[in-house]
Amino acid sequence: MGKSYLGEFEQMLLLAILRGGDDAYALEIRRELQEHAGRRVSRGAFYTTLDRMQAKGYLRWTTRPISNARGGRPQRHFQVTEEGLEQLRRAHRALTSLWDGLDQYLAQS
Amino acid sequence: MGKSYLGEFEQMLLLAILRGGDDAYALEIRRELQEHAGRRVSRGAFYTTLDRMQAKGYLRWTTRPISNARGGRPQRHFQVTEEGLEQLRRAHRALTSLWDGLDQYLAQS
DNA sequence: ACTGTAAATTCGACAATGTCGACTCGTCGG
DNA sequence: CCGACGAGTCGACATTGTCGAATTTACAGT
Repeated sequence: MGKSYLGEFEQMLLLAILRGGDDAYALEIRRELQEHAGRRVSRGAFYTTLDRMQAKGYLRWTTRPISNARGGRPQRHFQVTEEGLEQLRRAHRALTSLWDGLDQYLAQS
Repeated sequence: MGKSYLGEFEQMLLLAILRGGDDAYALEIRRELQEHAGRRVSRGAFYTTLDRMQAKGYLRWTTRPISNARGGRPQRHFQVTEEGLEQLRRAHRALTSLWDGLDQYLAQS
């Protein structure tokens, strides 16, 4: 193991956390993700990946007592670690480098 | 099945084929890939993925008798299909959309 | 306390992707 | 026919991605 790559979903998940900023808690992130990726994200896929990346040290979280919301458990607030950020940059660099010069294929609708 | 998205490696592989243009044959693509992605690509990983994507209709190939090269089998020349291109665009769109506004994290070198 | 209700998360089973490397094949020049 | 060499196969396995019903935690009322 060690330097394996960031999977597609992992990448997006990390990015969604960054976008969430301080409000990056589960449901918010999930919503962000579905919106941008344009696809459904099941609970299982979501939490499983979160745990795996925590284990790899790409993200961490802190629980906060729920403010004044209705019911429910305390929220976990996620943060991308420096290492996670590093991986994200790496993936971005690779993809950017590969796309470079292929704009012609990017065509649109 | 159907609408699963492109994995990280699949994405890069398709991109590498596009970069190869008319010369997109195995070793050339593999080289392109290693260079841009900055990682090793074993034969197995390479061909397995190629086959899987052909099965999904994202790419196709034609064999050409070797020109005047030294030895070896005829070369397979790969092409990304319109459908493969579509997937590529889709992945690109999602990632771009997620990165949008996060340039601050892209830091330097 | 007990209950209803709402949010957050777990769990086990599985499918899809990614990874290896030694071995086999096909073709050519000698 | 033989050796060299690029191309490609194969089986075994690790990692990632997917599901959704069931469970847990916590609050507001009663």
